[in-house]
Amino acid sequence: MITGENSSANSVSTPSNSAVQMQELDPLTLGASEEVNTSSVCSESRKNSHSSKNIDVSVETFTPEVLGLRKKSPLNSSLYDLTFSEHSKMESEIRIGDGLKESTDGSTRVESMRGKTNEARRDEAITETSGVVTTVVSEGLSFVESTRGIVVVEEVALDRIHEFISGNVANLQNYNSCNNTVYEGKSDGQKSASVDRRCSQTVKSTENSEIGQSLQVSLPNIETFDEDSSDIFRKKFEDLDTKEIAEALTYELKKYSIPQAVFARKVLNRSQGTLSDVLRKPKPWNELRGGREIFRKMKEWLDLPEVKRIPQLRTEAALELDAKARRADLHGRGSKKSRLHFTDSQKRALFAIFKETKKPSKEMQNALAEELGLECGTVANFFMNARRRHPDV
DNA sequence: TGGAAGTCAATACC
DNA sequence: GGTATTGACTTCCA
Repeated sequence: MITGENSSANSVSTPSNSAVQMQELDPLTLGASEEVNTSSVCSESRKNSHSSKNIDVSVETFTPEVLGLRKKSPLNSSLYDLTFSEHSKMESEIRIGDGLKESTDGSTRVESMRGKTNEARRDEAITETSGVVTTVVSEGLSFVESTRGIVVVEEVALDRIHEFISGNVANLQNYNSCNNTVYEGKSDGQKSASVDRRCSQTVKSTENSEIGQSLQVSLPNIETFDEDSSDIFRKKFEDLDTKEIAEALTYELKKYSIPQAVFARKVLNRSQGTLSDVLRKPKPWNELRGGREIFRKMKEWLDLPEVKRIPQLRTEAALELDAKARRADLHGRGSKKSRLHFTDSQKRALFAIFKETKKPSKEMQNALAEELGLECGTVANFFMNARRRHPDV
């Protein structure tokens, strides 16, 4: 069984100054692949990473056989078959991937995360790993997530994946044949974007109730799996934390003095007001329809390495200022559509009615419009807007 | 067709 | 100057 919490440790500095404490260090593996991700969707972990806080991670060395892992791919591939034989409930969670590369001595590294909260595990996984393909198999997480090249799979999720694949087997070409790692050499963001489409990650897991049985899950080959199907797959399991994304983005924009207007226009292709609204009042993912797109874009941007996204946006900001000046100049010559503003008495009357009834009849709206000297459409708009903006009134 | 969701854009506000 | 608010428009869906 995996025991790692009490390991004594050597300390290795990573590019972002994190200290990784290990037993039986494998310098080749560390030197080549242990980059530390300095960004995270979670604002808290983002703050931590930006502050260059050292992170201690217990790492032990195990052979694949000890872990029930059967290496399937070439040495540098992250793809393994997992067989959770008698450890179906997984007392410990195992992180595999390039972090599990075979060492020069033929052993395999596994980081034990037992005893930590799911959030802690996820934050660590996000914060510590970069430039590698990492799979986190963690009991207690209830969804499949792709964050900066990290896939979190739990048995419940595996069941769902299996169920999905069963229903879409026609789309699964080269079912068990592909072994490629698709995002080697890509940026974090690219990895994240493509993580759901990566090819043939094979995971064998034991059902909770049926020890010894294994569930084989193969994700399709990116080369042969058509885009529509991969989209369906991605969207089926997508479950973004809109609040976290909104907080993280607000933090980033402030930190780098990026105006909402610039970000909204250049990255999201939306207006400043729209961005402000969703940042302040992000709706839960499951309540969104088309509004999910904006959060996907935010996350994609957050997933980009800072060196890439910040200078690019600053350049865009300068251009935006020029464009704004030109627009203002044009508007100055044209006419701006002025906006109606309710008087205090109109507002009081409208809200008084709204308090009583959220959906007044057409007749009532007409009467109200006449009484207040407003258009019927204006009154209808008021109630429409009030229902979503003041649901608690 | 009405209502909800998504959004724009004017403008109030800090 | 940047952000928050909000009246109105568009799109989607039942």
